[in-house]
Amino acid sequence: MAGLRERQKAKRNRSILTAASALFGQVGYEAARIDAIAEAAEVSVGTFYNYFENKADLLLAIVSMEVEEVLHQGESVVAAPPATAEAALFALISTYYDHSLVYLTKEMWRTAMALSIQHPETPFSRRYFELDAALAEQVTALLRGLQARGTIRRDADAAALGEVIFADLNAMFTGFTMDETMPLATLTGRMAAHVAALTGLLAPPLRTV
Amino acid sequence: MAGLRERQKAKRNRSILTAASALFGQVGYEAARIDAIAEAAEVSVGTFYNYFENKADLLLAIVSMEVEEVLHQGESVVAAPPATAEAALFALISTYYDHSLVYLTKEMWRTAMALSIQHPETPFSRRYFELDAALAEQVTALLRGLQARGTIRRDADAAALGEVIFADLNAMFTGFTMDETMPLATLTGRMAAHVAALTGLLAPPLRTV
DNA sequence: GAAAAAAATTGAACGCATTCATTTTTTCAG
DNA sequence: CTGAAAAAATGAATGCGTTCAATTTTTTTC
Repeated sequence: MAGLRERQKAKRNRSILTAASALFGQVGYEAARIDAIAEAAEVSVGTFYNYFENKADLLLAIVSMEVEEVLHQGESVVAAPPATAEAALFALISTYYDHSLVYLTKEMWRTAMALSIQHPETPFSRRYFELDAALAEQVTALLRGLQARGTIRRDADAAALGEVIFADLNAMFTGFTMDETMPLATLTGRMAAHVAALTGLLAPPLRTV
Repeated sequence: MAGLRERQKAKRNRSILTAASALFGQVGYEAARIDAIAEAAEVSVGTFYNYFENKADLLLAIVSMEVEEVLHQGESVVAAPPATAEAALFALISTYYDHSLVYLTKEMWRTAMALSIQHPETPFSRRYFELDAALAEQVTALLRGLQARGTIRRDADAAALGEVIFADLNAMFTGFTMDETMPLATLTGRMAAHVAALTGLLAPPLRTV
């Protein structure tokens, strides 16, 4: 029968998350007041806090959804990467970037990044960096695949380079979220330049190692 | 005569900054209450806000001091870099890392990074990224110097790689500040691994280009 | 050196996230 | 179906950064 209680709880959870998501989109995360979210979701402020630990918890729910989808899409790229190292890295990173504004605004991303850094002992931060690590792992997996097929030099440290590349794409993405006027194309263009610089170094020696 | 007003203002400014710095060190940035800082500095809360725009402004003053000193030390490394690319990069980055906890705690760094990301239109953020850019520029300058002297391949894109390396050392530093138990040696060790991976790619071709 | 003007100080008041004691609703035992 | 127990909902209270109107101190003017 799934109990009245269970059903109501699920409905309210959804209701709050929907209301919050809408408000974040309309007025921004910081400007969205808890009592406004509660009101839109037709619950009291106290009840809101029965469903979510705090305001950040709402954001985490949305970020998780976003990154999980992007990880899923990234898998396809890793499974069948384009011919050149440059194209392969570009494809994977573009996948990340292109998906980034589906559920979140730049301000929401900034807030998520800030919170994850500021309070490392928090479930928010743990989950955020878990997702980050999964993305970095995906970059490393791509590099390994390229090595296996001889597209890049086999003597390169794929794990270290995967981390380096992820740190870089992450930093560029941070820069993107910090400039409300920057279009996605600019981000992609900058990323392409860095990818070119790196893949230029990753070409295998002429006589295969 | 330097006017009574001027002198008092300077004294109070120092007094507040000293009190804040001490409290941040003792109880942490977040736990330090504005009224406690004001009390320790023997001013009212209202007066505090005549001297500093907000709590973050205090942090910015301390961060600026820190980074300016580190930039100064970095100059020496860039002016006379060690013999190998690996040693040179390691020396520069170690300089940054080794100085990092002189004025700031890990928590203060985290807060500074978080604030700089979260509120990009803020003087805090602008100044913080100005300092960041100066550090990245120093890495690029080092790479250029190494290229000029033939230590690393001349066909590498020094500007792009400087940014990549800075993004990476920054990400590793962020990780360091997020783990209260991580000693500096661990950070340095990880950085060494990444530097080795990168300089492995940067060796000039055997017949000079 | 007194009065007017300018600058700085002050603490009470405000906004907003979060907590908590109380009340209401739902479930369960008999 | 009833009453006790468990769970959830509620909104008033709290804590803390920041603002602001009123007061005090310093400087300037004559």
